[in-house]
Amino acid sequence: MAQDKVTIKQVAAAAGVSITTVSHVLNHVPGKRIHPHTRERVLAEAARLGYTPNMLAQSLRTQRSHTIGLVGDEIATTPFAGKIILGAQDVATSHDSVVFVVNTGYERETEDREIEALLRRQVDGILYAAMYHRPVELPAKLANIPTVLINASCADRSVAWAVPDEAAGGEDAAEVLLSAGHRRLAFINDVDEIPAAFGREEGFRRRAAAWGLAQEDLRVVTAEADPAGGYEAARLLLDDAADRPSGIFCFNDRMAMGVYRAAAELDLHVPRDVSIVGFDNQDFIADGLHPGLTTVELPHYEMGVWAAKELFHQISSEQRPALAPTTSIRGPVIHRASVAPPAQGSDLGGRHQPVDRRGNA
Amino acid sequence: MAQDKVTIKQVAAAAGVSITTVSHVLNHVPGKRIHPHTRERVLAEAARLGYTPNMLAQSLRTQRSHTIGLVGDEIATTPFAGKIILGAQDVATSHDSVVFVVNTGYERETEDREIEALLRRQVDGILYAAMYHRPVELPAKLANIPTVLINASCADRSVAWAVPDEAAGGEDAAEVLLSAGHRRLAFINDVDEIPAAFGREEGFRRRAAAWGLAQEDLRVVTAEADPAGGYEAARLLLDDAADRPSGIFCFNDRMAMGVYRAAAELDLHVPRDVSIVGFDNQDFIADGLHPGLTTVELPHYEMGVWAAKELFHQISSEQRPALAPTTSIRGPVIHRASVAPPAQGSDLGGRHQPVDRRGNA
DNA sequence: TTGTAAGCGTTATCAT
DNA sequence: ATGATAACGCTTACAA
Repeated sequence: MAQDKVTIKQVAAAAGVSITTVSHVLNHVPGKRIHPHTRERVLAEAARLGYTPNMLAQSLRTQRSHTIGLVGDEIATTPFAGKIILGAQDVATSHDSVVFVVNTGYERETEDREIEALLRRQVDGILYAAMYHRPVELPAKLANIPTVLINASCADRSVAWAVPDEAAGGEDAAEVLLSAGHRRLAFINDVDEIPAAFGREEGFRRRAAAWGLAQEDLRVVTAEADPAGGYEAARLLLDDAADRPSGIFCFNDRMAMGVYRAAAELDLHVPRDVSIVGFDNQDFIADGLHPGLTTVELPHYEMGVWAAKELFHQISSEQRPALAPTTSIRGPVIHRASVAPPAQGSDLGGRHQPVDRRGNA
Repeated sequence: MAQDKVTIKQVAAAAGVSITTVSHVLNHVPGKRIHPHTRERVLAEAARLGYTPNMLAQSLRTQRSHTIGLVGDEIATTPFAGKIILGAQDVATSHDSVVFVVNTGYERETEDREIEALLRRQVDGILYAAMYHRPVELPAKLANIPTVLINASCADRSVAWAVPDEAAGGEDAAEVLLSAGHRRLAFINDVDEIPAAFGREEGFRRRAAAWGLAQEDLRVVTAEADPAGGYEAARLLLDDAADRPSGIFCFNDRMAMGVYRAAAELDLHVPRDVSIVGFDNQDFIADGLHPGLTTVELPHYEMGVWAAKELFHQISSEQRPALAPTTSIRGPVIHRASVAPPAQGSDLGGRHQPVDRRGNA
């Protein structure tokens, strides 16, 4: 604990007034009229002594700790945690609050222990973040404190949450490829049965259908969501020149990394011979690949912001609604250099005439 | 603030004893002998009511908040922040503490504001972390509270710090290459004049000299520390087949990414034609590249742990030494598949006979 | 073995 | 316009 030591009492003594008065001037108490002269003196003494209010005492008295907790399952190993934290922190700061962050490592026991630790410290509310989009159960201890979920949904309609708009991402990816002129598409999806996999595929298919693409011209393969998985899937897709998609959408940037490698091995140039769209806009990958990867960004920062705002709203309104708000946020597509119109003639195998629907989406 | 509401007073009432007694049994107060029977009753009532101690009150009374702050300059955009946070949190947990994390974005003003916020909340101590190894000045507000630096050094000898052992990393990288048989080496260094650049080069050169490598067989080039920089430097190094290094050490994994690309363009196979060693062991890059990158890991987690331990030590010893401990931590080398013995005959240009000094380091 | 009461640093009610 | 004083929920001498 800081050796602050200088308390309101000392300021009062130094200024020759009561602590009540000091409190009044320091807090700009509304109804109170205090003499400009004493006000000056108090302010001066407080500054001179380097007075810093003890928020523990304030919190104990006011029943507001100006503190929130952020519990995440995997803050260490995911590049996205930082953005969520930052989003939450930015709004916390604007509410004079600061955030405790705890990691649970997917251990229910650790989670309970850490949440307990936060509750003991009287946090005003809790942000519960998943590092990959998934449905979760609200931990029991969170039933009686304002809570909002980040990157997670919940069957309990009384809890608010923010998730990425996976379907919109899938649509946007399709649009990028389709509007560039591609008519033979492939989607390399994650084998795991998670919302991101369902949503992205659904959106991708929907937009493709809207462009009139036939079923046979949209191949979907699944693989492990890493570079090796992307590589294998891409070999499957690209090996046969006759039946080759000209545009590939990857479940994530890491898989795209593997697709780049497969393309290179087959002497296929990106984007001249294959266009590629990724997902995540993962730092150091999307922008580190060559050529730069066009990808759909995940709105981690924005989810953090939305969730924290909603949390502070709940905190100040002192009551949790029976039906809490929910949002799915669309991430922007980050255009780089992995998409180009299909090579001359490479679309001949397509069953449909290219139709320019640019701007028509 | 949680609607705890159940206080020690209620437990006392329910158990038909005084709050003192409740406090005694709940805290296992040493000298106190309390009747097993009342102890049972208190424990039972506390459990039944779901009593949770209010740590704000405890802290106010005991002058220990069981809370520390972690201030970092860039937690959002670096993949390393998470590991530092995790290391710090792991030891914090073992000391019944939890950590506030704040981001400063390299803004001195934000930094001051956030540190102030932490001090107001009576944190027991502060961890000050830089996201890339560098010397820093201790913020003035930190002068009177236990503080330890992570990934940063400081001219003030009264503050403790932990940094990576850059020179050891450079040595280890050299050792990997040399012991694999390489005798024509290159180091692609960061142009920026930072401790990491100096230290890694120094260590690399030192170990090379120890192996008897001549000056001319160790080329050092500098570039921007990103994939593009690595690519350019590698082209410089690899274009001329006659004067080609067989082993390249890169300042970081991102540069190595560019080196892979350059090699591929020149039809050089890794590791058959060039061996590559990176630095950082950056998630998704070192292990995502193909073949997997052999690299020197940065000890972020360990620095977080060391620093937090030292911090808690200072906190409990209630005094800051005039000369604080300092450590530089050696990161392990992570062996993957980017290093192999040089190709038959590729060492002919070398001025020295290969000497097997394996295990001799 | 158990209870009384003071005090941690504030805010807020009520007097003056 | 300013000041006593009682909480806030807890720990800890000190008493009983």
